[in-house]
Amino acid sequence: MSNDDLLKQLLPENEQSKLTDKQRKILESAIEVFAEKGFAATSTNEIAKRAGVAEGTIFRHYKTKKELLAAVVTPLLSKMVAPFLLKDFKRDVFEKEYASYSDFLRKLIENRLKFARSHVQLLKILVQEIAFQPEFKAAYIEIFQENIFPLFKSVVTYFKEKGELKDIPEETIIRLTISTIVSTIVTRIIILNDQSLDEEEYVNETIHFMMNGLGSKS
Amino acid sequence: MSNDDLLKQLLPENEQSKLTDKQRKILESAIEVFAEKGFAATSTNEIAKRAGVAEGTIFRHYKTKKELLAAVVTPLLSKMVAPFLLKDFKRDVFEKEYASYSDFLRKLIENRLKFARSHVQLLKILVQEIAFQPEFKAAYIEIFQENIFPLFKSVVTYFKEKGELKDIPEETIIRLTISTIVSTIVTRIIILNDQSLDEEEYVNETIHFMMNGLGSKS
Amino acid sequence: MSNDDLLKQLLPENEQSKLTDKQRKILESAIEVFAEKGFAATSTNEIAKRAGVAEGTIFRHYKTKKELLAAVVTPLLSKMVAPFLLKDFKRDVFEKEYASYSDFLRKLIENRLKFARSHVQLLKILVQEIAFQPEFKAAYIEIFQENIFPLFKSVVTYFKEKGELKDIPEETIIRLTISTIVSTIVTRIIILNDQSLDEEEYVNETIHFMMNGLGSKS
Amino acid sequence: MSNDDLLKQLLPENEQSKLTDKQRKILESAIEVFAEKGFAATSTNEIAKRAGVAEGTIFRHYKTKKELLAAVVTPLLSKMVAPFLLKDFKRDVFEKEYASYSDFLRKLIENRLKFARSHVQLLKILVQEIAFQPEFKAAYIEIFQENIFPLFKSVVTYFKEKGELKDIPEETIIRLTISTIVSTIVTRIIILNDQSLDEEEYVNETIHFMMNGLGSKS
DNA sequence: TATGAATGAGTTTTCATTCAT
DNA sequence: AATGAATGAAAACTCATTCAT
Repeated sequence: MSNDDLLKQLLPENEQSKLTDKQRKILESAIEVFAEKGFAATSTNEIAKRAGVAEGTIFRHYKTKKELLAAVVTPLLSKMVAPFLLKDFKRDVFEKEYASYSDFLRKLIENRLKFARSHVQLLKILVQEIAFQPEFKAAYIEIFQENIFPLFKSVVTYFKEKGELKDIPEETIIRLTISTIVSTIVTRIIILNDQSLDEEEYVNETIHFMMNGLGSKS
Repeated sequence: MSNDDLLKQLLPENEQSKLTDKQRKILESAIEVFAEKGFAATSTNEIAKRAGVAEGTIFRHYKTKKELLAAVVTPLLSKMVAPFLLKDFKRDVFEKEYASYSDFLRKLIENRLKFARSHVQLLKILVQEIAFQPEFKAAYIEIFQENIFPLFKSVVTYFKEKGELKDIPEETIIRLTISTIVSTIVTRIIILNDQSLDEEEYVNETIHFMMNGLGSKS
Repeated sequence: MSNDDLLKQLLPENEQSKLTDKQRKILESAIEVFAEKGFAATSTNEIAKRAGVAEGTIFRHYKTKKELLAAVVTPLLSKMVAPFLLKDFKRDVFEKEYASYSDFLRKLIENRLKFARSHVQLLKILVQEIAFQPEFKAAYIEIFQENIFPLFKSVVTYFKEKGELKDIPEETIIRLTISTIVSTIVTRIIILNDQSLDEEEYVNETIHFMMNGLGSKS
Repeated sequence: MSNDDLLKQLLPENEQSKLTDKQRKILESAIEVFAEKGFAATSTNEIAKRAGVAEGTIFRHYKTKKELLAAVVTPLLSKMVAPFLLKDFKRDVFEKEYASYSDFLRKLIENRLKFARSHVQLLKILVQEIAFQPEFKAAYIEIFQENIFPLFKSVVTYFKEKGELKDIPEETIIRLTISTIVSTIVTRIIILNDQSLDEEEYVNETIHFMMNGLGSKS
């Protein structure tokens, strides 16, 4: 998918390429251990060992342990918004790439599922730390409010006007859509260990549920 | 609701009453600080201070910090199942107290919302630690599989046979129901800070969504 | 042997009889644990538990942990001298009960072996603590110099005059006798676990060695 | 004596030389304080202070206090066997350097006395801890059984065949020889504080006793 | 007399961080 | 840039001792 290439463009190439081997190893190890034990329970000593690096080396690159955490988590935040910022995204929606809301949902779920899958560890860290580090929570909320919500809103308005969605407040639709997608992804990846039935069917079930609910009568 | 009185009966009175004042203070403070900073980032020293107790006193009652965590979290696990174990629960379901699945959902959401509200801190701690302490995860899964799932299944089967629910596999219905309820509660309590619109309407929206989805066409 | 009855007379009856059940249990447990782990590595808590007594109770009877140690070890010191103080002892030696030095050695070794056997734990504690608590060392030396050495000297002088012993300084004879006896007992009880060959033969070997050495020539 | 130079060769030069200044200071201080107060009664804080080092530094090098104890005591164990492993030792015995058993005894006692004198502290620690730490006891027994006993046996057999020793079981001869030597050394160094009469005479007395006993008649 | 909860000083141990090399 | 020895402050935990009951 071309999304991914575009996604890469969004990331500061320079930051990525500047990384020495050791630095990369440090980041990788940090991600691993933070995800395994949580930030507070992780010792810089263990990160160093796993990275095959002297403990001092970590502090050459990151002044404090917390700065290392930030270095690990921050890029994720931009990656999370990335697809919504793509010029293609809006065009796709409005220029009929997505013929319907359920079509839109399908693309969204698939994309986010893929994203979640390839960043489980980072997401685990992020979610854990959002609970305790107010800065992270703030950053996260800002990103949502400034980037994702408005776009979402225009999409919902669009399909509501097309008569595809019930006449419910947009905020409610967005809330239910997002919370369902999130819980769908969490359930699949964390609780079901990404196994259970075939992904396409799993996604279909969810979309059908979102559009038509569980009730049998019209 | 009488559920709550019965709920109390389930808890080991003796354990509760045996607690000395200091012990109770220790538990309370531990809950507070664990919820604020997370288990690993909390020092026993801080708990002691907040409880107005010598640090040694904590270790008289709980051999290790982790044991204190367990003492804080374990009772919650039993409280979580409690309502499902009540004899009343089943009777209510099958003896028409719940005339419909949406009726059942309403009771369930209200009850769990109330429960979550009065145990936010504990739930926060539990969720955090489930991510890192395998024992907790195991206990949680067991409780779900042995107590909650079977009951849920019989309810779903009952209403499916009554023709109120779509002809979808029971597991799928349960998954969607539970994940929607959980995300509804999490959204309301954690993200919306329990404010936003009036609770009854919030619940209605959710139930309507679960039964009929977001789509406009029949 | 009548020695034992006399021995009891030497001990302050009052002290023994005044002991309540709990006190006796405390002393017994203290002996056990001190012998197992050493004084410094033993916690009063463990003693209390093993004695089936509250920790406070120990301090009712012994102001400090060290006082408890003293209460455990001091009686042993008097028991150690006891046989040498018996009026019988001297009489036995000089009025032909002990016809020869080797006869005397036999009685002495047998008696001390028996004594050591029934007080292994206490002796272990005593020896350990003599190494670190100067008071104990002092007490031990005093007991030796004032009670045991003089008596020993008169015995050695007696048999030397009778021509049974080589013409070596008495101090040397005493040193060699005592150190051989001590090492004989230690070897048997601690190193050989009181097993190996039959005790009588073991003692005979030792006595023969003390009298005649290892050399083959006259 | 060339024994000592050879002895040094046996010790892992590398281990010794790898030690930083601080590490050496830590070991030295540990030895001092352990010997003074006993392992359990020694605090790492005191060791650190005496070594002029931060307490954390100790734990950089030795994961636990017990590991420090091992680091202090283990090298001693190999030093104890060292002389018996020297090629020279056997040759000396059998190629007439030791013309007689008493000659052999003299060399042995002198060597061990010297050894004990230069390692009193370490030996004190070792003996104390053998009483409480089963691992140490096991290591000690193994060293004795595998290295010292067999060599001793061949020496005794050799002199027994030459008719210099009584016809007593070898085990008995070894036991009496070793226990006499040990108690001789302990008496001299610990009890007599290495003073009393001139060492040569002291050793002579002991050897004469071992060969000929205390009895006057042939 | 006995209890056992409570204490606080002390102990072992951990850990982020610094710094000379 | 990288190392790794060293630090010292703080963490978890221990323990002899006290005291209200």
